[in-house]
Amino acid sequence: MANTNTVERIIKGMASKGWRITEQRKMMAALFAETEGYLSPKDVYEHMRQKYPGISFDTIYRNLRQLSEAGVFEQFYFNDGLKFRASCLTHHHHHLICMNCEKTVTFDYCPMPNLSELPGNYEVMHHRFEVYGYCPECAAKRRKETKQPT
Amino acid sequence: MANTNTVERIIKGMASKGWRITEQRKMMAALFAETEGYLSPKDVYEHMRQKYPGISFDTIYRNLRQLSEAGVFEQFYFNDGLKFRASCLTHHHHHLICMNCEKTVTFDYCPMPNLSELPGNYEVMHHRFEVYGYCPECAAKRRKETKQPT
DNA sequence: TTAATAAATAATAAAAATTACGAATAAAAG
DNA sequence: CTTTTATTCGTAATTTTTATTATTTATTAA
Repeated sequence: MANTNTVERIIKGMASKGWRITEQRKMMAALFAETEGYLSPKDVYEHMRQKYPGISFDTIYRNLRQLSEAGVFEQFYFNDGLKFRASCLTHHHHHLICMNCEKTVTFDYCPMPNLSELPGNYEVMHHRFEVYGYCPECAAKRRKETKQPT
Repeated sequence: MANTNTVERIIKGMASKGWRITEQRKMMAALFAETEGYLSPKDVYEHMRQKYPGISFDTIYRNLRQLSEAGVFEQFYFNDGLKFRASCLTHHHHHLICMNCEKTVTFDYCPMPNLSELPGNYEVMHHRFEVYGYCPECAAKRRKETKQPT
């Protein structure tokens, strides 16, 4: 499912910041473009290492950080740590995430318009709304496991 | 502002799981009870070390993890890493968090009742809704800084 | 097309965060 | 008080992240 548009979007995002388009960055863009879910720094490292056996952690972390700061990638923290995914810039939406396999679907409902008055007079910058549950496959698996315990 | 009720609530939470109430756990409960904001594992370690100079990381991490799993503490990830706070179990609510000082105020609005139909037929378990911004103090500080750049 | 340049990477090393484990300790139950 | 065993200590190993310097390479322009 290599999504050429996404690759190009990521690379354009990098170029628009005046960044150099290196082979490593191209490969990273392609990896995230073809990945539905989330990738940890280690996942990225393991993948990149196939083509660039001596790739440095520095390269991985620097690019993940810079691309996140630039809004091209999004950072999430799961229970097992930091992960990244290509951010969908098409339109604002939120995520419904499987707690087992991390498979994610998006939905358009955003609670912010309904938030008329917040306490504390904060200068609101952004928000985070995520719903967690089990996808049909993992929910079925879970039911089986609890019915037949070892 | 040591909140005795909160200390007791945390300790009861531990006892109800059949856990032993050790001196270290009592001190940890007291620390979280008197802390408004968030504590990193290191914060906890530094504090506990004052009374128990030889305290082990194992003790810190194990208790933080177990207390979070039991719902007594809540886990959050900020940009500077994993942090914990005593979870407010009084009633369901969400948080408005200062991106600079982490000062947090709560509000009661919950978007879930309005979420009529979600895609993917997930078995919804829980959700997370947080609003990020700057508290009045930090917002003012930021405006000053941007007006007079070095 | 090639040379100049500055950014990005490799190849470490160091630092920080987290987890692991046997021996010692102490909370809880009888 | 004694026993039982969960918990902690003391230490080390592992994992994750950041830092540093020499080298490489993408880009610009001559």
